[in-house]
Amino acid sequence: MPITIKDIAKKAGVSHTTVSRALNNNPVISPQTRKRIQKLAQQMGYTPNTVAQSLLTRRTGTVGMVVTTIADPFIVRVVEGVEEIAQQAGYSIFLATSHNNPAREMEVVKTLHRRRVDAIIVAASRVGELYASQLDQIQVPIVLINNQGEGKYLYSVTIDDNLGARLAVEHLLDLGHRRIAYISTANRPKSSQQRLISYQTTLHAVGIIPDPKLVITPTVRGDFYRGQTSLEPLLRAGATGVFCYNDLTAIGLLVACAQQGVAVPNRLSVIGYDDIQESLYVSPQLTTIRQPSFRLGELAMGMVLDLLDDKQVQDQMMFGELVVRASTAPPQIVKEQKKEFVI
Amino acid sequence: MPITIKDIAKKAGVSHTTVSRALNNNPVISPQTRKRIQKLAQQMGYTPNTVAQSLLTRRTGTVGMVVTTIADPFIVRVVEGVEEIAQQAGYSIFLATSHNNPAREMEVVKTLHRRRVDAIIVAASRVGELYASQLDQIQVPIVLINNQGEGKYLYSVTIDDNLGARLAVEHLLDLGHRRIAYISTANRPKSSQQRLISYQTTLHAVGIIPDPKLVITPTVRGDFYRGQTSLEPLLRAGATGVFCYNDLTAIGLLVACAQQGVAVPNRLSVIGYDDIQESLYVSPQLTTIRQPSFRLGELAMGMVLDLLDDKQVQDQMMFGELVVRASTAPPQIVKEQKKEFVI
DNA sequence: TTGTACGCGTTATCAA
DNA sequence: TTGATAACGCGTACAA
Repeated sequence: MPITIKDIAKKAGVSHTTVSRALNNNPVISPQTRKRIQKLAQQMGYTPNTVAQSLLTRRTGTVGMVVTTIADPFIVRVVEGVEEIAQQAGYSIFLATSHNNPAREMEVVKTLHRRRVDAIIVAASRVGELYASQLDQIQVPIVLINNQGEGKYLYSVTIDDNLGARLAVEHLLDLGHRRIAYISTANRPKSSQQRLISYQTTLHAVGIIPDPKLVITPTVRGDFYRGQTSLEPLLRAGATGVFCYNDLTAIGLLVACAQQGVAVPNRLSVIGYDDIQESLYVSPQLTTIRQPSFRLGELAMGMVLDLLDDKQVQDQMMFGELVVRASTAPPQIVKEQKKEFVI
Repeated sequence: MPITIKDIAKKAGVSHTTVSRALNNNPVISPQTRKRIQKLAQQMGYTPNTVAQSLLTRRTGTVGMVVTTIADPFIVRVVEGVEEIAQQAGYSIFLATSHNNPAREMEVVKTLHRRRVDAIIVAASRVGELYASQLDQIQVPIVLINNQGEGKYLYSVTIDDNLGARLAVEHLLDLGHRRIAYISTANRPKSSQQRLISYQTTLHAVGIIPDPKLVITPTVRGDFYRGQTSLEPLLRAGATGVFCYNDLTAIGLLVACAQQGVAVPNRLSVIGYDDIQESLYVSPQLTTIRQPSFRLGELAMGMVLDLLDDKQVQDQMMFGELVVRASTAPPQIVKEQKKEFVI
């Protein structure tokens, strides 16, 4: 059983109030007794009980972080950003995974509410769309990452999907590609849909009518496997360049290319999304859209701190940027046709 | 301000004690009032305050998980395992990163203690070695992952480094390699040292005297970069096969090989350690030692539950296994020599 | 400068 | 079956 201030008080022959004041550096106390008490507390191995403090102050100094999974390197970076700011500010974070299961996600949010977290940060979730009404009962600020929801206690930090997708497609267009494909995901319907629209709009803008066959919607589970199984339909559709929903998908595709002997970027240009560390691990290294994921986490936690400080906050939008590496190049179809012609 | 049982009591015209009993399904209460109170609580959106409960029961239902970083996929799997069991048992976990900074690590442990977590799980850390004495003051069970420490409140779950390293080296030996290198790390001195010793022992066992030049100790930061910068010294030392401290290191090495045109596995066989997901992303796919990382986390959290249940627990040791993929093959030196001879 | 008394939300004990 | 009261550990208004 841990030491309490009463234990210290008894040993020091003072009231527990005095001990409390001494330990909190309350100015209204004699320097000598303060020293004495502090030393004693140290000796007795006293550690303040934040549980009791919380009950009194109605602040737990904790924040709940809800993610689908930490197997996604993008999310990991976000969590790291959150944790960094939280630790600096003396906050601790509860980490909870929902595995993209809405029921479990709501369960997790309830648990966090029972624990009286000061705020909740939700990354890549459906909470916003589906449960906004129920959430209003939980009068705790909720910061949504990459998910715009509406409601009194809902705030959001977002990275613009439109711009990112446009940059990706424009890059392929600039290289001379015309048969550009998009690999989508059913997992994050919102941002995938957003990127799809931007992809179509960008093509339209240069007079290309998007070919539905060039939009691949894999049905398997897992970003990596969605990429891996997309190679065949891509080739059938005659794509020379492909914009993948995220880097893991692009990497899956690269692996399939290596296994099937499809040359990247010469036969097929591949561009990802996120700029996770792993995009450096593959060969060729991946051209991608860099998302400021760590910063995103920092911003979300910063917003939480502002909210708890009763400051006004505004929903934030951030922007990605193009990172050109080795997986994209001008299409080589002309050359190949020449060769065939010679033969 | 959240609803309390007193609020409910007032509205129901009963004492808060009755409300408490009704909500806890205490048998000594009339079924009707119980129903009535429960319905009322539901309507008013009551959520029990675990903070207050904790103060009384001296149990918070929380566990602190300390890791160096979640950028390491191996650690991520461990965390997932812990979280899975924790969630099932109704426990929440505080996640805290130390970034391999001992001071920060102790700070984090102190914070967790202040929050009165029921137990602490520490992965890949130095806590055990350096601070065992101070830790004794914190009378909270601490489960160490992959780190054997001593002390009254210290327990451990470990994966045997000896066996894993032996399997790796024996695999290369079986393929016919004789110039086998090891890439170590200063980051996890204990297990790296353990694997080094096992590497040497295994070589000795077949009559090979380990060549110090074949032990690479990169000085750069980051597993990936340690691998990437090791290619040159490896080639200088005349290695035909190399055992890497972990998969990230091996992947860094593979990337360097791809960039420098060193054929894997023909010119150089590479074997990693961990079997993280990323070992499937690279080309050639990585031969490695699979560590049961998820299971490791499950076991650690299971041990915590047993400890809190006042059950006897024993330190556990798990074992890895060899996973053969495409990055290892028999050495091709003979062929090359032949070629030179012919020329 | 120090101490007494109260309350934070909940459960447990005892009495009614 | 229900209620009044105390207690968990701490901070604070008020009194001394």
